[in-house]
Amino acid sequence: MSATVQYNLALNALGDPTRRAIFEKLEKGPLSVVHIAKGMAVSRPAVSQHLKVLREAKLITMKTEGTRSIYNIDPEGIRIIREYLDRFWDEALDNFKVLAEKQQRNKHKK
Amino acid sequence: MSATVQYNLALNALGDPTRRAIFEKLEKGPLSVVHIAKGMAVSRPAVSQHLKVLREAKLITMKTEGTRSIYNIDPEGIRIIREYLDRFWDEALDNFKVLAEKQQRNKHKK
DNA sequence: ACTAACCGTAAGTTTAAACTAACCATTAAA
DNA sequence: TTTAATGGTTAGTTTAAACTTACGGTTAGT
Repeated sequence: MSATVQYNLALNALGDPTRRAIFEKLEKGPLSVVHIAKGMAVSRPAVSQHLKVLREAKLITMKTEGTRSIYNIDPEGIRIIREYLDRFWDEALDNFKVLAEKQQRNKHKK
Repeated sequence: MSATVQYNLALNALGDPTRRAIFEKLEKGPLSVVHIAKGMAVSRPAVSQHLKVLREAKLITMKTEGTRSIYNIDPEGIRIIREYLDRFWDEALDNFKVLAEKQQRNKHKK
């Protein structure tokens, strides 16, 4: 699996609102599948499918306890997205500065 | 527009591979629409539609120069996603530590 | 051994959104 | 004042993926 695939998986995974809802449910700590599915708009199998996508993107981890599957936030996926965004951060800040300077010059003209 | 909508727009925008390709084309600096569309797999109108989504998500800015529309990376959208990810960062690192400690204990048992 | 709880997967359907084609508006150049 | 270049939007189609239903496999308890 090449390095560029990593952030594609992660950003694709968090691009879906249902998957974000699942991800956010794990914000306070680990949960089983039934726990995650409880109160959600979609069925439990749908949740399972989303969990798989999130897991492949390294945004969550899974461990089994008896018959339960316990899911948890994985820092790796978060790190991957952060790293991707950092690629654009310098350029974006630079753009912002140039724009700010232009606006300054326009103020002086008035 | 409520605050929670912000990161939904941004993550949804970067969730699409074609939009990421556009976003990445702007990494090196501002470009016009024809420039962005050149060499891409989809038509120019498709690019225009994607640019609109990226703009509404504050991931890019737009200015006009004559008949050209010049697009550029916007730091605000990046900041919004970073802020969202930070919500999970502490929890995720905590999980990671607990797991690492467990693995340490298992090593000692051997 | 039987039953119940938990969860993953496969098959098939539904739906949201990505896409193209066509059109129109604006600006610059000839 | 044509002509060309640029790009936004609309309508309609296509397609990818989200979803449900049904099923089977595993583990814990009785």
